[in-house]
Amino acid sequence: MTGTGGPPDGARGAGGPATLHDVAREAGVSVATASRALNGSARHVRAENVARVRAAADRLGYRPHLSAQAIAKGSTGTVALVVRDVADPYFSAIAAGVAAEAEAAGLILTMAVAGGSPERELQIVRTLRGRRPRVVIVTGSRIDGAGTRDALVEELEAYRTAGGGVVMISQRDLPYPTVTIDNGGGAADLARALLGAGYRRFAVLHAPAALRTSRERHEGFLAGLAGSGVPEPLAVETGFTRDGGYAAARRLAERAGDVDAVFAVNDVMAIGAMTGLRDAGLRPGTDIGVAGFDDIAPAVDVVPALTSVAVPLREAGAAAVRLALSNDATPPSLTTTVILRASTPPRRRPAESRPWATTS
Amino acid sequence: MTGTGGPPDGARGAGGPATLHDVAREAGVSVATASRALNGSARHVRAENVARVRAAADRLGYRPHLSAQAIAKGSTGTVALVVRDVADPYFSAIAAGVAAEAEAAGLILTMAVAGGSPERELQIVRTLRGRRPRVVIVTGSRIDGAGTRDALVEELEAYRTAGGGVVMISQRDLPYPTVTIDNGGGAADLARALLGAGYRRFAVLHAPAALRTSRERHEGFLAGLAGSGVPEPLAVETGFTRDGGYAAARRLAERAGDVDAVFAVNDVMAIGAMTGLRDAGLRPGTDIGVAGFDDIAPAVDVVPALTSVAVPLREAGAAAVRLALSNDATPPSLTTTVILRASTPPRRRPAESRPWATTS
DNA sequence: TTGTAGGCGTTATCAT
DNA sequence: ATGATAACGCCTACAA
Repeated sequence: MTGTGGPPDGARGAGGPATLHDVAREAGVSVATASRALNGSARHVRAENVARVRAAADRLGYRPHLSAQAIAKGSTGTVALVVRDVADPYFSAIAAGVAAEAEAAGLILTMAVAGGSPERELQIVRTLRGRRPRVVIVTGSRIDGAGTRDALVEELEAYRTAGGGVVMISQRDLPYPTVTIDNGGGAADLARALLGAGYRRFAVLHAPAALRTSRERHEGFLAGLAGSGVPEPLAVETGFTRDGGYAAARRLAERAGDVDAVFAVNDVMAIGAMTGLRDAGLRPGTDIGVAGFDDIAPAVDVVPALTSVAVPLREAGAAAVRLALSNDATPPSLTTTVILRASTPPRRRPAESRPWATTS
Repeated sequence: MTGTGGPPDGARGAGGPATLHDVAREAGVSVATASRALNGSARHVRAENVARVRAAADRLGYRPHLSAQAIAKGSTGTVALVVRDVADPYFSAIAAGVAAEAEAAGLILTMAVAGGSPERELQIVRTLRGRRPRVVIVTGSRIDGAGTRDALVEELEAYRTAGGGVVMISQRDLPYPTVTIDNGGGAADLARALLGAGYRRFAVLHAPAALRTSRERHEGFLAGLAGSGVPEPLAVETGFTRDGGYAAARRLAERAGDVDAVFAVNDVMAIGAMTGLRDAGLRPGTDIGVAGFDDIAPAVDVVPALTSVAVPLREAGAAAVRLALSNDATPPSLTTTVILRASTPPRRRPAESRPWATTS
């Protein structure tokens, strides 16, 4: 109906949304001027025309077509975030940080949920690439041994060569800038804090070792115990979820006599575990200490309040966006903080009843 | 460097990502054929060529440029979700449902956080429109009296005339299909259940009445009490957050003698309130009943377990996507379920000590 | 300062 | 079944 460069539609009333051409015509200027007036270096357009164009745009309810802009400029102002589960407080806290920082940088957030499946994660990253995002943030526990690793790296590499930023959160093993959380150090600190509080016989509720986050925390906890002469903690493998914690606690309760504190590798598990222990007739904090990791919001409202290792998750999300945007920055490692609460009260026990002490 | 329609870049090694033209050239077919082989009605392209094109695409790591597709097809396969706060379990549960259903429909999720500000919400919807999403879902409490209402409607109307679906979650007052949650009915059911359990003197912890969700639940609760002859509940206005609940509970504790159960209009508040009561020396569930609304995950792990009104939030998110996609469907109203737990144990009190009964 | 025209990657139309 | 080529909406040299 019209030549190249001409207005795509004559009458806007019946057609789609107003285009830049409509605005230009309405304002009596060329498309180029309209474009410059609304977006580009506006310094080079006469003030009167700027006003005219702005008014026209306003009158027509014009919104720039971001896809068109993207295709013309070669880059879309979006940050793509891949998480395991939005409903999990761990990830939603990260997502909140990403959203805030993206917003501050004028970027739009697009989010995809991988649901813990490496295959799904790979597929997501694949299709997400079609969006040509400015930055891609992948979070969630990397799963060792998943056959998708190389394919994922290959895919992410394509982003990078396309000029996009790739950042990982808490996944040290992929060759990209990573916002790192000191899982091992935090867990070690916790272990020492618990030793200091008088606990000696531990159980660790952990997820399968293939889950890197779980493994790091587990190993960090053992490292923190090293040299204390305390007996080897009882390791209970279970799901990385509330129900996993609950089930493991019930199992654990049968040998409750052997342990005086249980460390669950995340708070969701720990909170489930507290309920599990209670359902098994044990009083968390009184009969047995309980500690978690992450310091999610409900930790303070659970009874007894949960001892945990605080992780600045929101900050992690924000840092990831900043890291992706300024590629010179050095990847931050976020420090964790042990927070002792009522679930692990100081434990005094008579010296003579310390069979473990004889080993050292 | 090339004419219109020609390959945009000669050597792909140094240039950007492979384009359809590259694939076509590599496969020795035309762009049109390549396009058809990869996306369009593939029925009309020879099997041999399909294979050839697929192979070429694979070899070159080709991904269709979604923005380009969007601009050519006129529609982007994205669903835009506007929430108040991702980190809030209420919204993250909804987001999870939206994400799952969007995924199932082959759509990409883009999310924006309004942070409880109507102005911000309006601005978000404005810029989001530039993406030309296939469906827009706005959730979060509508705030009565905000001057942005008309502007918001105008903006959303533009989506609709542009062929996009607009769906609200839990905001009955905007002229769009709405996935509705029976706040009033649920609260009334809860009130009756508490009456049945023997509670008589209530306090309601609510947010400012301008927050529609809060008001509906508050009013529903009163409606459920109507005719029971029970004294007018004590209304305590506070923030719609955990800390709001905590603070209100502490304030409330001073007149604890007057109430035997407190209803907080959401679980986050209720959980904060439980801690607040406890810090004030009252034992939730023993000295005073506590009930919330939403039945978020931590409700079962708090002690005593929190009585609440379950809302199918995930389902609400999923339903919103479905509703937007099939414009013939009638907007569902999701039913709520009262779940009595240990925070409101049955309360027996001697008949002679019922001063309130004298009023009926 | 403003306008012209070509290009961005894809799809759709129309011949062939 | 396949191939040219004109949109799609916007940006940006280049010219004027």
